[in-house]
Amino acid sequence: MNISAAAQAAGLPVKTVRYYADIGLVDPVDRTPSGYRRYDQSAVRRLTFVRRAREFGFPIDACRDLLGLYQDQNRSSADVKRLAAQRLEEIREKQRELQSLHDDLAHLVHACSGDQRPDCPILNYLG
Amino acid sequence: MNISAAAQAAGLPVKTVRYYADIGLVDPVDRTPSGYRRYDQSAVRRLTFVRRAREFGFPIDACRDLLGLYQDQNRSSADVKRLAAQRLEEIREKQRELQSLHDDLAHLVHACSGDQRPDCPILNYLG
DNA sequence: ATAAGGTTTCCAGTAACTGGAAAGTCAAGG
DNA sequence: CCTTGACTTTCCAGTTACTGGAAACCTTAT
Repeated sequence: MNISAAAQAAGLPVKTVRYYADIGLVDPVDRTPSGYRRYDQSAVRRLTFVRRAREFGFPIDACRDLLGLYQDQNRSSADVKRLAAQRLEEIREKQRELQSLHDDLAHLVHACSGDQRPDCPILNYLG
Repeated sequence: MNISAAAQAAGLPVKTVRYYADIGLVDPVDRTPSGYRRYDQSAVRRLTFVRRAREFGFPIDACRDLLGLYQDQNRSSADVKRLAAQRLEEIREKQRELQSLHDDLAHLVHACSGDQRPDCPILNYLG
């Protein structure tokens, strides 16, 4: 599997996949004799995981930690649980915030969708 | 209300609030005679809105558009609805992705929380 | 009046890409 | 076999959205 197939499968730009290889975040499984990076399903799963984590604001180093959970054979259960639980709480907070953003926008759509009256309730609320 | 009170109320760093003023995204209502930026509740609401939108990956220009919905007196209902509905769909997609990320992590927590066996099912899944 | 802390502008640095150039590689058609 | 077009490589520069730090000014509380 060449880089563009892997990138497509993971939903990332080719450039980004190459960048992740450069910084050692998600390495290709190996190289072809001519130097092309080769990826497999496992690498694609890691790339997909990183994409999702990045989209929700986890920095690269946090992604590295999370991937490390999968790959470190010598990890302690306590460490794993603490790190993952902490990230889970962050995700729940993000879900709550995303819901607020959703509600704000839905309110806007509802309140402004009919006419051009200058006394739009949203304008009163926000402006 | 000085900049740090506004920043705190909106959940943003002072630096960022100043940056948003610099690029004309959220202006202070005015300045004190000595040049201090002054903010009010309305500005804080806009800052909060921007913070949430930014946290979920909307670029600055999209935030500008969204704020424009509130402030443009000459907007057309159709434009408002189209733009907001499009963003709403993006938010729903983000919610789905966030749920996937959450489930992945929860799975990890559940599967890896007890022991150090080398045949952790998550390692099989992702490694 | 002076010290502590908040604010200003300006400028440099960072994180995480992103675009583009120059050159090597591969697969298909002639 | 040769070429053409798409894909890949490395390298380096540029971008977005901050973020940190310096130097100087302002405010408030002792």
